[in-house]
Parts: sequence; structure tokens; C-alpha cells
Amino acid sequence: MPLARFHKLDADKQHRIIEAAAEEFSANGFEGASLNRIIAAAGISKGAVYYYFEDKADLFVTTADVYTRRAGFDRSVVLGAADADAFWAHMHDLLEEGWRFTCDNPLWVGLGRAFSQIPREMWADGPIGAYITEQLGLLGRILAHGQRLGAVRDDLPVDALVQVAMGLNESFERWMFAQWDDLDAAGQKRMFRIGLENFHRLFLPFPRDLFDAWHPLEDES
Amino acid sequence: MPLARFHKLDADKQHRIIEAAAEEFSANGFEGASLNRIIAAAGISKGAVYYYFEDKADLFVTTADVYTRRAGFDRSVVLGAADADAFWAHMHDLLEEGWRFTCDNPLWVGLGRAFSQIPREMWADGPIGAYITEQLGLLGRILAHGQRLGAVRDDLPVDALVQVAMGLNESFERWMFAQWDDLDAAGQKRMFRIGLENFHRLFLPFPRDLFDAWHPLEDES
Amino acid sequence: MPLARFHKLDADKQHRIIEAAAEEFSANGFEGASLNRIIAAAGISKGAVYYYFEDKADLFVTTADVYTRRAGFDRSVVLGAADADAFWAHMHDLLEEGWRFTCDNPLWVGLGRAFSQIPREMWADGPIGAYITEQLGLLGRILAHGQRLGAVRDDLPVDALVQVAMGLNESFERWMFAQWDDLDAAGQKRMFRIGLENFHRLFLPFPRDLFDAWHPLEDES
Amino acid sequence: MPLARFHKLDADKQHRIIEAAAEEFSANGFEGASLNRIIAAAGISKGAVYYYFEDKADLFVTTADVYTRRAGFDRSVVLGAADADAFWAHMHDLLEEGWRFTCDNPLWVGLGRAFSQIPREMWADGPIGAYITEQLGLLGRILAHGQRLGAVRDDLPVDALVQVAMGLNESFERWMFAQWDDLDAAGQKRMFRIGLENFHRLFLPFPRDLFDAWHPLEDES
DNA sequence: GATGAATGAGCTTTCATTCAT
DNA sequence: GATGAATGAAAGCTCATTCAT
Repeated sequence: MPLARFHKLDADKQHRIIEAAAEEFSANGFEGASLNRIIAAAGISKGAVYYYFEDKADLFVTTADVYTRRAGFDRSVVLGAADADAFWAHMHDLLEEGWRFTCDNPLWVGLGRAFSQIPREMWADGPIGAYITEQLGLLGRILAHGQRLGAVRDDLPVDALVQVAMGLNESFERWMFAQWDDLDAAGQKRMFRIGLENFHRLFLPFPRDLFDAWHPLEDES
Repeated sequence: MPLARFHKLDADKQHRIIEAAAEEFSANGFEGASLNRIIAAAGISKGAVYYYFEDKADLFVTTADVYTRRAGFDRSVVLGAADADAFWAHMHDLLEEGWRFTCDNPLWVGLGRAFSQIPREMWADGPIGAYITEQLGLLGRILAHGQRLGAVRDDLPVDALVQVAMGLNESFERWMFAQWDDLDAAGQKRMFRIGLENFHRLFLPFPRDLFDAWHPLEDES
Repeated sequence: MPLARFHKLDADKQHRIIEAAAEEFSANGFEGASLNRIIAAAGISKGAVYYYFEDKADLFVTTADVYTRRAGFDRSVVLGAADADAFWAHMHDLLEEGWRFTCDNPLWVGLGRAFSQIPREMWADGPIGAYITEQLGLLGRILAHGQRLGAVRDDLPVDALVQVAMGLNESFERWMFAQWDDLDAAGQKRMFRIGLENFHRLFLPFPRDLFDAWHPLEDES
Repeated sequence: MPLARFHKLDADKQHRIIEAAAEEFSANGFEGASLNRIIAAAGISKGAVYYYFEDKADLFVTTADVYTRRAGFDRSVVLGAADADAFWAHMHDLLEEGWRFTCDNPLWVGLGRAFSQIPREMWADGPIGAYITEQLGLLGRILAHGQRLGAVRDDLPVDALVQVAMGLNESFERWMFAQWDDLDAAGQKRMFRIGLENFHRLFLPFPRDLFDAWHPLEDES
């Protein structure tokens, strides 16, 4: 996470840095991203990066975090759900908000991919380790809460569900984003619906609940 | 694909090169992998790599291909399935063989990840493009065949299914492999069962078929 | 042309870099020149070259440009000549200044040769293209001006004259430089005189003007 | 010059090697030429090059020599000229034959350029030194003979004339070849005429002879 | 508080040449 | 007589990071 100094910068400069970094990391991955290009795009000095951030990883994590918050993935109203129905209703909102964000922010997909590219030895400690622990931890708590409410299958431990959820979301987002511009409003709505159904398919307790949760798309359109 | 010269090498040396490359690509991704480290580990000269392979991408593709064949993912008996039941029976074998391979070959997971990290502009042409076309094409044909048999949902186009299948498999494998050594035989068998069920959940037509396909694990153990 | 940073360097370091580059390019041509040798001779780090210059071509162009200016070939008073006599008087000064420079700066000949060795596909764009366009353009404008004044033959198009002028100048310079140290003052003066006559021979309109322009050397010595 | 073995090869293989080398050296210069590409184009083995030739320089010299002979530049009928008129008549034939060869053999220009690109330290000894000595020596003897006959100016020593002759020829050939395909038969003839005139301009004793030697193009066409 | 000059290790790739067979 | 496997040095270039100012 950035040194405290970073947050004292005027908003515009912060924004320029984050956007330039997002663009570069999204396009080139973590290793492939060039600090030189980022500072050139952001119009800041070389030294500034190391004045505001610990290192490249820290800049990446900060960037990813900004986007995560924008996507709404840091808010965990889901954790307040009182029963299975409320849980999935919240999940629906969370996922839809995320996907909607994805469609407006193509970089988000790339940032996700960049994330999984970080050398495994960095996952354990440093800024990256901390961020990962936090993000996966939140998702884990959400899914655990779902299990407690009987809204989420419990035949797999939480960390397995976390991995699978991330894999499903990333691959679906990637494909969805590639199609996005060719879809009309109805098609886009249908896409969200299918995306949510995929989560139902994978995470509902099985099979009764899954079956019950099924509402053909035609009913809604 | 490697220059013909490579296959004339004595098996041991071929093996050393492929293993060193697999290790490096698996741990650091495509971009992050260092040819220097690979040749050091394989005990060959720098020039040798370029004597046997077109370039870094070619070495990667060759390595990935060796592992793909070992994993049995190049064989497509599934395409011969005559009905939905046969299709899923074959899929079961294919996936189980793949997962079993994963458990013995931890690098396989990393190679898969390295794969999905390759810059998108390389997907189109060169050795990488050819390999990707071949691999995704095979998976696509399998899923399309499944759709034709009514064994696979058809509310999403084949290329979406391909993406999702890869994402699901990779994330599940990653988690499964992390647990593998702590499981007893029964646990491992259960893991495979759950993995297959995940595919059922995501890819079966919905919901009747999915429901029918459900056989609680307890029945078997 | 060098990044702005280069000109902020203290003069001594700039000088060391340019001289080392001139030496290397002059001796080995553009392709044959080794950045490693240049930095070793200049006593700078590898990164520094790329901090100051875009790439090898940029370093070469910058070096050539420094020498071109030193040789006085960037000034085009010739273009202001009002008649044929003035044109050739200016040409005389320009060429003599250039040759005098050559004698003091042996590297200049080599730089010229390096120049004509640059792969033709680089002539079009990049730092090299810009420099070439500028240099050949100037020479072309001078010769075209000469044609307009009736001071230069017009049975060949300007670009042919440019090529031939460069070829003549380079070959004559090369030979002249090799002899230079063995000549006494009178011999050197005679050399310049002959060099200029060669230009008269090749570029004057033919044959009346050429004949008129002839003043035996004996008249002057 | 090639080891004796080379000439024992069947003509076709010799031809393939020479043509591949000419193509490569012409296109990329001496340093820039790649033996790998040459053997690939010629369809011979890597070792063969070193079996038939001393080294890269030897291959180049051999190639250049073949082309030189084809261009007719090795025959020195000029040396047998009995008077100034005969000398220039022979020169006319020699040059025209050379230029005609150039037009049919674009590689010839490139080979000439490649020649001047060879690092200066190679000019002194080895295969290159020998070839250079031979070629420049022949041209020198021709010009010296011309001087003896009073057909060539003698205010410059022979080696200066040699340099200038080469520079003039190369630059004119380069330009002429670039235009060649756009010229009709009359234009091509005119080009040869002008080229020869250039030699008259530069090499005739001055000025009486030059003036006498002048025959306006219009007279002939 | 903020800069940007400077670095050296590292990158992928190409090369001419050697030599055991 | 002829091959082609194998090499190590060198190429141009980019990099994240440091630190004096």
C-alpha cells in the first residue's frame, strides 16, 4: 500500500498516476509493465514513483485496490444478509455491479489477469501478499457466510470456493467483455442473467436448491 | 514447434531441456521466465536453445505440448461419443486422467497459468498462435459435439464455454493440487468426483438434466 | 537527435561520448560499430547511452551532426549566391573549409563512409531518415540553385548530381587525407585547388563554361 | 580466394553458393550478411562453407570476384591500347559493358557497397587484402597506361585517380540503377553516354583534350 | 518535498567458427 | 569428403531501483 505521502497529493495527480498504471499493467501484465512508460503517461518524475510507493509491486497493488473499490468489491453488504434469499439477492447486486463496472472499464479485466501473473514467490509477503490476503479473505468470509446461511454448498472448503469463484468470474468476464459492444440492451441483460446463473450452478447447495432457484430467462424478458 | 533437430537429441537431453523449461515457465509465466535460468538448469549452452527452437515462444509451446500429451488432453475419444451419457462418461475419463496427471505433475498447473498470461497479440500468429488454435479448437469441438448430443447447454456459444471451462479447470486444479498431499485415497477420489460435478453443474443443459445427473457422493463411497 | 538531456551534460562528458562514438563509427561503420566499445572508450555506463539517445542510430546521427556542423556543411551561404561566379566562389569556400576540416579530423572521412553504409531501409524514417533528408536536401537545394544560376550542368537531375557529388567528395577526401601528412604547405594548397577543379569538371555546364573556368595551377603558384 | 576444393564442385552447386552469397552480401553488407541465411538459401551445410572457404571474408571475396569477372572488369584489353583514342575507345567498351552488367545484375551495386563496408583492419591482409590489391592494382595499371598515352590527366598520382574513379563509378551506378526500369531504350543509351562523359570530364588531361572530346548528345541520337 | 541523472544486471537473439564423426 | 551439432561471446536494448541534490 502506498506510503502515506501519496494520499496527500492533489486528486488530479493521484488520478493520473493510477490511470496510467492501470492502463500499463492491464495491457502488459505485472512483469511486462514498464515504470518508464507509466511515468511518461502520467507525466511524473521517475523518482516520484519511489517517493510515493515502495516499489513496482506496491504501485500495482495500489492501482488494483483503487479499481477494486470502484468495482464495489470491497463492500460486503453481503455479509449482513440474514437468510439465503437475501444472500443471493446481495450477491446478485454485487456481481451485477462488478460486471457493469467491467463493461465500462475494460482495464479491469486486464488488471485481473495481471494479478494472476505475479510470480508466486511474491504472493506470500510484501505489499502483494497483504493485498491478496485481504481480497481473498473478504471473498472467503462472504462465501463462509453463505455456507452458514445454507445459501452456498458446503461440500468444498471455503478456500476452494474462493479459487473457483475467481476463476469463473475472470473467465466469464473476459469472454463477456469481448462480446460486449456487439450486444444490444437485451443481450447485455441476458448476459448478466447467465453470469449469475453460473454462480448459482456452481455455488448453490445441490440439487434441490439449485433446481428451485431456476427461473427461465423467458419469464423475465 | 521445435526444429526437427530437437527430436534427434538423445532422450535424456530432451528430457532435461523440457523439464527445466517447464519448471521455469511454470514458476514465472511466459514473460517472466528466463532463458538464462533454463539453460543453467538444463546444463546446455545458450546457443543450443536457438539451435533447437525458433525462439522463446517455440520452447514454451513445445514444453506445453509435451505436457499436454502426457496429460492425455490431445486425445479426443470424446468426439466419438454417440449420446449424452457416453459423452459425459468420456469426459469423466478425460478429466480424471488430466487431474491425476496434475497431481503427479505440479508444473502442469503453472504451465496452464503461463499459457493464459501470454500477451494477447501473440495469440494470433507464430508458434503460439498455432498451438492455441489447436488446443482451443479441440476443446471447442468437444463442447460443440456435446451440444449436438444434448449433453451440453446451448444457451452460451461454444467460445464462451471454452473460456469458462478453462477457467474452471485451472482454478479447481490449482486448489486441488495445493491440497493433494494432505488427502488420503478416499479424499482424493472425492476430489475428482466433485471436480466432475462442477463440470456437470456448469455445462449440463438446465435444470432437468442437471437434476437427473445428480448422484450423491455417499452412494459411491 | 539526442534527447534534450544530452545537452545538459557538462561539455567534457558530451565531448567524450561524441569522440568515442565518432572513433568507433568511423572505424567500423554503422552496423559494425559496437556500443560496448563506445561506452568503454567514453567511460560511461550502458544505460547512459539509452538515457541520452533514442538508440544506436540516434547516437550515430548526433555524432555525424556534430561533425557536420564543425565542418561547416550546415551553413548554406551558397544558396544566397546571385550569379554563377558568386556560386562557385561560395562553393570554393565551402569545400575548402570542409577539406581543411577533414585534414584535422581524420574521423570525418570514416563518418562519411559509415553514413553511406547504412542499410537503405533505414533511410526512410527514424532519426537517420530525418538527418539524411536534411543533409541531402541541403545539398540538393544548393545544386538546384546552381542550376538556376547556370553555374551547374542541367543534363542530369538534381538527385543524380547529389549522389555523384557525395561520391566524388568522399573518394577524394579519403585519398587526400591519406596523403595529407606527407605534403608541404604548397602541396596542400595544390590539393585543394585540384579538388575544386574536380567539382568544376563534373558540375559545370559543358563545355564552354568548363573551358572558361580553367586556370592552370601554374598561374597561381 | 577459395580453397582449391571449391572449384572441383559441380558447377550447379558452385553457382548456388555464389548466388546465395551475392544476394545476401548485396542486401546486407559484409558485416550484416549472415552465413546462416546463405547456407539456407544455397541449400548447403554449415560445415561446407568452412570446407570450401577460409572464412566469411573469403566467401565474400570469391563472390565479388565472380561478379567482377562477369562484369568484364578483369579483362584489361585497355592495357593494350596504342594511343589515346584507342585507350578511350576501350574504356568506353569496358565501362559500357560494366554498366550494362549492372542493369542486368542489381546485386552488383550492392556488392560494391558491401565492399566498402569491410572493416579497415581487414583491408591490409588476408583474402580481402589480396583481392583489393589485385583489383585496385589492375585499375591503377590501366590509368597509368592512360597517363603514358597522354589519355589521362597526370596532375594527380595514379592512386588518387583510382579512388576517384571508384567513387564516381559507384555513385553513378547506384543512381543509374535506381532509375533504370523507368527509362526507355533511348534514355538508357543517353545514361551510358553521360556516364562516359563523366569519366572524360574527370580524367582527360585538361582542358584542350576535354573540350575536343566533347560531342553533344544531340549529334548522336 | 521531489527530482531526474545514472547505473549495471539482465533480457532475447544472432553470430562466425570449430570439430568429432 | 562433408556434415551439422554445439558453442560462447557479443549484439542492441530495457529494466527497476538508487541517491545526490
